[in-house]
Amino acid sequence: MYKLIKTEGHARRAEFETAHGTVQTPVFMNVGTQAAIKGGLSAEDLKTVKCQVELSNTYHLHVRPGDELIKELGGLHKFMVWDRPILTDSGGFQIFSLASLRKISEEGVHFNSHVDGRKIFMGPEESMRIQSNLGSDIAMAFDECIKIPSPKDYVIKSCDRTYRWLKRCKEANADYNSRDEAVNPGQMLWGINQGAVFHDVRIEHMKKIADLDLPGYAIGGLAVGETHQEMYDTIEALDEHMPKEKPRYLMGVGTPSNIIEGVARGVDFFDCVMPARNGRHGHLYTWNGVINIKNEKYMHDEDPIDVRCNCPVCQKYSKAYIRHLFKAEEALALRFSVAHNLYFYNSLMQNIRDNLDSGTFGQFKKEYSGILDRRI
RNA sequence: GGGGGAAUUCCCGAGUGGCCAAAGGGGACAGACUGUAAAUCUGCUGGCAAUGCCUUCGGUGGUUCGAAUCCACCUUCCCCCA
Repeated sequence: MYKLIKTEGHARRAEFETAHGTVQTPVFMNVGTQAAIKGGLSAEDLKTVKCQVELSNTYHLHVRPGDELIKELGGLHKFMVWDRPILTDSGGFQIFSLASLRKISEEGVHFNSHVDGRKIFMGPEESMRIQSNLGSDIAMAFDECIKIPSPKDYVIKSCDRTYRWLKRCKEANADYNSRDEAVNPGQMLWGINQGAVFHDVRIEHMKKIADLDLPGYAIGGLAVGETHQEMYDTIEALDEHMPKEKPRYLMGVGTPSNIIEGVARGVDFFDCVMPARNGRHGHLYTWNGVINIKNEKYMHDEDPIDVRCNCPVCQKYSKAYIRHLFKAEEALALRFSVAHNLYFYNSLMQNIRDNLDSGTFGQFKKEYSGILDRRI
């Protein structure tokens, strides 16, 4: 399933097979939480911006429109008209992001819906059932994303519980997807490592989940309050304890530099809301750094967002025009900006893969890590 | 021709003697955002050698220790009656 093509230092160039096609890694997954890319992009648009894997969310699709409905309509691929790989996040991140609306117990989590306040219970079995109904190619384990900083005794307690949840996830995932009516019998389950920035907790947790022999492993709970260096150190500490022959996914990360640094430390999969959210907010990525297209200085600028960019937007439209679209609050501003940013991220990954193929990733990292995040 | 009302800092608009460089919107300017409760949120918006000083509430001149606020006249706009 995971086929290593080449390495350079700790960095890995590989490909990974799913029920909906092979993924070239390292890869950035484009986030469409509610089966749509915020800013107005369709799955068809995702192909235009060179997306390989789309990511949707278990909690959000369960709340609206409901996973039973999506199953009835043929599963998430058919529903959103996307025939390539889909990864669904489990709802574990919502334990973190919707902290004020939930209560955790051994059994699972009671949420008050952020939409209408109704009570929603989600534990490992519910998350697996929902993800099976959605029919994604990769289902993520139901974990607790722990906030940083958190007391070490709590982190240990939480990781133990997340481990017990993972065993329940594995059983439920196998059960639901072996049934005749399974939407995607080829669905796999990936485990998630937690432990905040406590290396000993991380390592112990990683060893235990590795023993469950799942087809992929994620590092979760990072980029939630710690420094970049702490994040990098944590990934390095886990390196020798993660299965070498399986994909590694750094969840929710990150900035272009975070990604380059992550690849250098052996990560294969990334995802982040930044290109879409920042795009909606007018912050656009270029090979020189990040610009705020709303700034006055672009009023007369007839150049594209980035002269080096091959995205459809940069082929035709000027910064002056896109700035106007933002100032006039036209929906087109968001569409163009998100499309550009996702194309930028996806071509950043293409560049990374090309440089790994040609053995020049170290050089590439030296040239671009850092500068791509700076504000210009 | 007669009567009534209104003019506020980029715009709208509150403010009827000191707590007013002046509420609240809007706009402008800028910042934040990392498994999306986010087309959201935050800051800022007279000038300066700045715990103070100067200029500013249509114009001019008064009253007062003190005026965006009171008085007189002027200018412009709106409404009603002929």
